[in-house]
Amino acid sequence: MGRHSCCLKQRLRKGLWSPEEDEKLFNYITRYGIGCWSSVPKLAGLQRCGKSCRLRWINYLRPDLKRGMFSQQEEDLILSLHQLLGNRWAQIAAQLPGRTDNEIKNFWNSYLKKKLMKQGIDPATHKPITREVEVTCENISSTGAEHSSLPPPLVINRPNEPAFLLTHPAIDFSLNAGIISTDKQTFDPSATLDFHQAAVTDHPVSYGTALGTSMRSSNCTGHGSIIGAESISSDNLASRMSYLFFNESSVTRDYQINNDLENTVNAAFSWGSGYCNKVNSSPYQFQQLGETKSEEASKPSPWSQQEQSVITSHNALDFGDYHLTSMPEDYDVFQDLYASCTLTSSVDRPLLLQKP
DNA sequence: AACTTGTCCAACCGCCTTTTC
DNA sequence: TGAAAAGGCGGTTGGACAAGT
Repeated sequence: MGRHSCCLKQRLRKGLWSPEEDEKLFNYITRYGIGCWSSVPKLAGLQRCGKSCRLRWINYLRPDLKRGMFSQQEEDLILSLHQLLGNRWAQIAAQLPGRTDNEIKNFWNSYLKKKLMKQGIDPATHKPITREVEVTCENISSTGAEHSSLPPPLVINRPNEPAFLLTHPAIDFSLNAGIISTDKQTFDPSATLDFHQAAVTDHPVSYGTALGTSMRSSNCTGHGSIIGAESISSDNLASRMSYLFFNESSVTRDYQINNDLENTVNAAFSWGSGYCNKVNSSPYQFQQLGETKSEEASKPSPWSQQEQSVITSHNALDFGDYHLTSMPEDYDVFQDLYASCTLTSSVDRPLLLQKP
């Protein structure tokens, strides 16, 4: 379809958003919620196309956005997820609450990619660049160690699925990232995700549990309060404006954002289906009008069930227990990724938002 | 102080998918 | 059922700023 049709109609503003535009859009969305983006500019009094408004909201004005530097845990997680998913920034962002795909993409391009290259790792494949490492499922166990300084890889095969290669041991996901597809051409990461999602429900110690544990164990003053204690790194004028604006608004405006689950009835924010759909793919629970948006939300929180034991046991992941050539049906890739990235302080408790 | 170069990141572009009529 | 509109995504760009000369 190409360019959004609304952009063609009139001469619309482009470029950086002014504080006034930000305020108009923010006021509109907080008052009326997200509906049809194409009608937002007109109704909000903006000379922008709907697409631009959507982007501005998602990438900048959304109240649950985290601001400031990426933590080490987030960095590790991005590396691991990128290894698994490639440049699927939206999917990666779905696993990092408060971060946008654009933000992660920029972070990757400006920092992580270079960091990997400095370490002699091909950012595209997450394999060492120094020597040719075309590892196949057949010869991987015999040749993998010869081609890199890494310890010999561990192969985990599932019937009818491509093999996963785990760099081992003690598997330091924070450096090596955890899982490498050995066959990029046939490996479909989404299949892994589907598999993972099933595991969230079925596996007693799912990725959702592990992550949720870390979220619960963090304090509750995070991005839910919009500002929290996080620093604003951007010098962008609009950034500063928004920062101040949100600060002020949290006190004086006619909406309220609550971090406490118990108080969500009073929250005046509404969230469009698009956003909720996106969030639904992650274990975080958002509700609208008391409506449960995910199955997990209707169940007793898995977070509370395994809490510290999960973190403790999985941080010291011992892959000696894993079979070398087969994986259990409910093996949860994300569980291990998350467990090995100590998330305990980096992820804030999710917002629970309701339409007014 | 002036200029050049490099870096970062917000925003745009264009394609694909999904939804609506 | 198909076309148009809208939403979503990843790649790319350009401007602001910092660092170097």
